[in-house]
Amino acid sequence: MIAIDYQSRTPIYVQLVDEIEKCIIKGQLKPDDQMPSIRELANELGINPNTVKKSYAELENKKIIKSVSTKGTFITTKIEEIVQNKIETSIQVIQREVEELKMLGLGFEDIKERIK
Amino acid sequence: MIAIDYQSRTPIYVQLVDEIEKCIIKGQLKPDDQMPSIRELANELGINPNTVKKSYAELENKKIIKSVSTKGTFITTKIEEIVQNKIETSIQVIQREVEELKMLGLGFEDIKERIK
Amino acid sequence: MIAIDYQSRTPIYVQLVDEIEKCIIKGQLKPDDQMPSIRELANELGINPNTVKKSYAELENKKIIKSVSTKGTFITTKIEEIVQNKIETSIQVIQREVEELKMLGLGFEDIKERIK
Amino acid sequence: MIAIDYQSRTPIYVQLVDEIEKCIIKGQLKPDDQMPSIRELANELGINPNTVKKSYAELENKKIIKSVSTKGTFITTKIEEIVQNKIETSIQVIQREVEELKMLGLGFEDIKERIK
DNA sequence: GTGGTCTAGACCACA
DNA sequence: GTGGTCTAGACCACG
Repeated sequence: MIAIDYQSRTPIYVQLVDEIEKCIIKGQLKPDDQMPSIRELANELGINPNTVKKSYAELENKKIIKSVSTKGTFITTKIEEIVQNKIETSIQVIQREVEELKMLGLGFEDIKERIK
Repeated sequence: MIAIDYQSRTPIYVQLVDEIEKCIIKGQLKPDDQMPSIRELANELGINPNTVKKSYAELENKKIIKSVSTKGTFITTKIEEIVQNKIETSIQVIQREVEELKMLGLGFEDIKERIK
Repeated sequence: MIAIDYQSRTPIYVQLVDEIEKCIIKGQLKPDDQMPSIRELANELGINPNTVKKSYAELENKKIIKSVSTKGTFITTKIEEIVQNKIETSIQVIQREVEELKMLGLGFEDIKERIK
Repeated sequence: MIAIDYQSRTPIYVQLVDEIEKCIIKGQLKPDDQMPSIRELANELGINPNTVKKSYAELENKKIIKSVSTKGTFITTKIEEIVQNKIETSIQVIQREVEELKMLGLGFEDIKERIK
């Protein structure tokens, strides 16, 4: 369910944040679900608990999860925002690439075809 | 002609490589043209010659330029090859993003509209 | 295990690359083995970490090792490939020299004898 | 008759020395022949006169040529020594490579075959 | 002047 | 602790 690329230049903790967000988007993690504990997830992925902790902190910052002491960590109900953010950043990325491709002489139709 | 973002997380030498490739794509640098000397470019950009050297080494690895000791550094690659590479990587990026957007329920038409 | 000639005209970092390749050929370093850390090796050899880094970068370019940030550097290549390369370049060198010797009037038997 | 590789790591003036020695060995330049003037040779090869001068100095050091002021530069009668040197260095190179190949498990016969 | 190498030392993010 | 980046400055051979 969660794939980490240890060779990648993007930090593991960022990848983990992204992957967890994806799980929520996909519906594999639903609002009020309990997240796996830091140690548990760290063991499962074979990474350092500190790294998982950092990811959880990041997610809590973004109000995506909420840690309740002695109880655990839970998903909050923010799916729509995540989706919105995701869409916007994706659109931006595509926009930028499309513009660069246009500078290289490719028309919108060319791009469209090569993608399909 | 060459813009470096000194605050960016992507290393200066990588940005420089990208910028030089762009110059070649734009036709501002043509095959057999002499590149600015390491020191010259370093001065111009306000960065260390070693950093420029690293970029040049990277470009030489990619067979885009050729450094000749005591002579200078010269463009070797034909524009077409770089453009091809650039297009392919861009298409890949777009492809990936489009797929993710589709997973979020957006159709191709929605994406198309938001880009235009 | 690793011998550097600090007086030699061939750069230290090139010598280091060669020596490491030799270690792999000899089987002293096997696939998936962890290389000594940059600082460690630099200390051991009494050279600057940057120089070791340059050698590691070169080896990574040749797909012989793989650096993983915060983890370390690891051997990736199979011995056989390196050996093949080594043999081919050696044969080429010998070939060239033999031909030059033949131009000087030496027969293959003469050469053979002087080598033994 | 004289081939210079501008991409090579070995300095041009060394290459030039080697090439001239080869010419003598081949008999294209004979004892007491007059060498081309520095300027002439520099023009012909498209290299800097200083470089040719350095090569000539090197050759004069090795007693292979002799410059006579206002007269020109002449080949001296040392062919045998040049040949001897050449043979010895070539043999040494081959010797070293053969030993390395043996370390890789190749027998003398294997090497012999691959060369023929 | 050019590119090439090397050192010393600093700072960073990551784990 | 690891690798990664960058600077400042030095020296070299070459042309």
